[in-house]
Amino acid sequence: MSKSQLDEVIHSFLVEMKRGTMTIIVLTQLQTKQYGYSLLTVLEKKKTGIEAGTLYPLLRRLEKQGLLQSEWDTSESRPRKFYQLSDLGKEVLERIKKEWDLLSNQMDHFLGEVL
Amino acid sequence: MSKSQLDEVIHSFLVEMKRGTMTIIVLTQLQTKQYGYSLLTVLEKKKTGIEAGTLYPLLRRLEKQGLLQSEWDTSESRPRKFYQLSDLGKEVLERIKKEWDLLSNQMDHFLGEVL
DNA sequence: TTACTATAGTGTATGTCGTACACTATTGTC
DNA sequence: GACAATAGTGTACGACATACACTATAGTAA
Repeated sequence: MSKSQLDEVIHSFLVEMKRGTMTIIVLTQLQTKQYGYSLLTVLEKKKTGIEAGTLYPLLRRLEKQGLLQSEWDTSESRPRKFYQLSDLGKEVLERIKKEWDLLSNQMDHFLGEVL
Repeated sequence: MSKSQLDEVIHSFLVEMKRGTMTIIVLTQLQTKQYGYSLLTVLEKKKTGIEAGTLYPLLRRLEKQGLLQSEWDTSESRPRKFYQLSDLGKEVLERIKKEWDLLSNQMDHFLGEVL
């Protein structure tokens, strides 16, 4: 089979894996207050592969779900929207950490069977 | 905030996390030949939470993608559809194992920052 | 013999979220 | 003045797990 078919399947797999993990990553980074563009550069440096077109809608979605709260800072020359975990967001992050550990152990169990 | 709101968010998160991980699990289990209903009971015992309505379409989708191959066994009283990894499937599983390790390490890094 | 469960599978609409753009605005730098 | 960097909004699309409906029949118990 072709190399590109393999790469295509792997790429699709990675896209699907990001569903869920993107939320985890963003929640961990917003335990302390941070604005969108700053978070974007941090996540780019950490090689998450996230783009602006993905991050900003995700921030808004998480805020809509009540996990984040935001406030505008217009004191600088450029207005910036700062985000931070809400109380619900903090609880969700605690639970997600536990769920991730369970899932990760399960995946390690299954992948331990790979010949 | 309500307990059920927290549970709802966690549930949604787990659903998203299954995208991707379900494929991994099924591929690991079909390194050796197995039929659908048997695989279903194995995965139920291993607490993956997968249902028949999810597994059978996934098996067909993976076969369509060329990762699995199947053959009918009609020698028993009941016809059974056996599945097994294709050559592409084996390569994909090797690559996915590596990608999972990278992703898992990255998640552990981020979750290590949880206060 | 009948009724029910277990065994085995097919088909499909829906909701969710990352992707991939288009778009806007303006500050800062050369 | 032109361009890049800084900062953000809006939205259509594709992929996949979910959640059913549906089919068929062998095996078991009464």
